[in-house]
Amino acid sequence: MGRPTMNDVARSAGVSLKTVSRVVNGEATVDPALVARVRAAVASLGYRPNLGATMLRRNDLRTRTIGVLLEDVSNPFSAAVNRAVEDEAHGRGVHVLTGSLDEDPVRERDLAGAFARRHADGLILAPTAPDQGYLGTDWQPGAPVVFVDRPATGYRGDTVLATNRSGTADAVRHLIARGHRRIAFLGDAPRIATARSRRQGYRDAMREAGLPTCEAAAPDRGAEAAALALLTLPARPTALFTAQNLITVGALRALRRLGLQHRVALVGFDDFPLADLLDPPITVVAQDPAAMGRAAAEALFERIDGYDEEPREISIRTMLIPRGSGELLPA
Amino acid sequence: MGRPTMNDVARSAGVSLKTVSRVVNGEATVDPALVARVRAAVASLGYRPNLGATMLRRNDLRTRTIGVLLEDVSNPFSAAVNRAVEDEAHGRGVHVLTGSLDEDPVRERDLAGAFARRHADGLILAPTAPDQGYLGTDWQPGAPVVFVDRPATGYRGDTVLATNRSGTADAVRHLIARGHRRIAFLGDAPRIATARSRRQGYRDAMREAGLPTCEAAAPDRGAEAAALALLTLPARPTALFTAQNLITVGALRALRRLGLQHRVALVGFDDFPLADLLDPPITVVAQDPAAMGRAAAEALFERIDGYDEEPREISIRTMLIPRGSGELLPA
DNA sequence: GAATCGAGAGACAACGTTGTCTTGCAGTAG
DNA sequence: CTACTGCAAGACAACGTTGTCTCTCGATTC
Repeated sequence: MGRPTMNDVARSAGVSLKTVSRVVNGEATVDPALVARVRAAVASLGYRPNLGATMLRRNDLRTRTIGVLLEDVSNPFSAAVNRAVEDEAHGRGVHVLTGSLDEDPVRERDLAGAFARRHADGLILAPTAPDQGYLGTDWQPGAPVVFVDRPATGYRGDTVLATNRSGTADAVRHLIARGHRRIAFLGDAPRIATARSRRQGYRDAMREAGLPTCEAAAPDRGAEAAALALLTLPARPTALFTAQNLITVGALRALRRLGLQHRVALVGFDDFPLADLLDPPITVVAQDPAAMGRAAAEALFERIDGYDEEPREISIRTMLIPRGSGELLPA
Repeated sequence: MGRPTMNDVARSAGVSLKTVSRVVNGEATVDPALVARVRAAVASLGYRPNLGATMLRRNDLRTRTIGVLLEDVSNPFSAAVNRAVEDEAHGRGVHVLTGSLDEDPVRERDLAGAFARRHADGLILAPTAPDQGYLGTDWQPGAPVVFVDRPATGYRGDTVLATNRSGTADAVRHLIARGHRRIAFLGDAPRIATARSRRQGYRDAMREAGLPTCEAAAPDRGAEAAALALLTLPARPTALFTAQNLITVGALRALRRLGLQHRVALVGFDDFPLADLLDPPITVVAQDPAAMGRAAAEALFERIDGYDEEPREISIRTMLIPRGSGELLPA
């Protein structure tokens, strides 16, 4: 036998099915004596309503579940976004299905489809695929999608982005103001939208100052090697801008390896724990992942609650935190 | 109008409801021409099966969803466990509902109940409440629960634990072998089971060597202050064992503040990124959160697949990683 | 050429719940 | 004493799907 049903409860309490339904739903028009009998039967049988059947009957009902698809929930940035979303959801009695995409477009599409089949009321997505057009068929029309960290193409929804371009440009200007002329940029593959924006910011600042650019892309887990290559160029850069936290750490290791950590300036995009305890302490362009998660969740819940205007673009300010490594002067 | 149903598809394709069902479920006994017509209608209407109705009819069906309740999904330890579980689940086509508990027993119970109502096929829980007896009523009998990181009381289930006690004892012996006599222990509140085990390990090693103990509990976010207090005692300890990663970082800051980072030895429980790039590099007892998550997920899926023996206790080995801070000699 | 067979397709009931309609019954007014 | 009101509680249908049974029709067998 499976779980007890309303019918079992009704039989056990000696009332009709419908009366049990009324009691369970807290309707006022039931004799208190019957309410007590039903309550007792519910407790003794361990009855719990079958959510599927309820949903089926009241087909307007929300599942009070949202999906969250991020790059990698074990990465501090994604983890902080995830946590902020969860807190917003929890406050509204909504639960969260999570998934990590690992830059895999297939996984993105699969998971979005799976969440749709589960009738998630909404989706927060950090796009990885080059195009989100698949949402038109795989996602449920009517349920909102909010994009976070990266813009989407091919599907319309609110978007929450950090000020990648201007934040990077400011940081590079900061280096230029300290006299650096050879400033190298080490970023993620240009396939990734944030990597492109940050590179644009770097170019903006360099062009503005009439300086030549020097860019490299760090392959997955190959940041240290890529940084080593840059730092052993004949005309070694005097400053390095690293466009993502794992890359910053890779560059850090490369600088240590070459004993250059006090001679080559370094600014990284995205803060990380203990950056202030390193030697030298690391200057970063800090994002506010918690604010991004919060903003995304708020936008999503507004949409779920019926807000229906044009898609919005929400900018979350980055902040330059000078700690030392970005204030080193050129030799 | 809501979403299209099988009936809509049937009408649109000019076949019976049941034929659509057969096509959707991939049954072989349908005329290829009809299959094509139905497929086309499904595509053009954007039909997706209603999972609730399916579940209702085939009441043996699993939801292919599990719940994961951890301390805080933005903490690196929990995040790594979460990720490992997600990977195991993804490999089996199972989705994951997550929740952070923040040491809040009420939240633990609420979320477990909510996941039960959603018919999660199983639950992975890092217990926070002093007692898990509530699972007897709030969780669904038949669906397995696996405990991770901390043992449960009042409910039976497989448990995945790190070697907290012996790992700590080994680390303290490591300090004793280097001549330390005054070794202080700074841990979480003893309410937390892992804090107790680690403290036990510390006591084991100290008693064994005939040394007096010196213990303190660090309040939430107050690790730095607690460490400062320990380090300004009249008879200052020559070595510090910190029983959790946030506490280790607090102690680190306190040592820096006092300029003692090269004079007082430090070993922390739980590794953290960049520990090797600090000055001195930090010696830690590393846990393997990914292995813990994997083991918990494997145990859970075995149970879901019908394994039904006595609850198991799975130990995941910790490993002492000497990096420098734990090898400093007493003055 | 009639009887048999089998495969494809539809009719119908059922899953557990809730909305709507109906019934039963006590209380009240005429 | 009858007719009406009002309210609690039950009967019944329906939500969208799938399991089971039945029907049709062409092919095979004797």
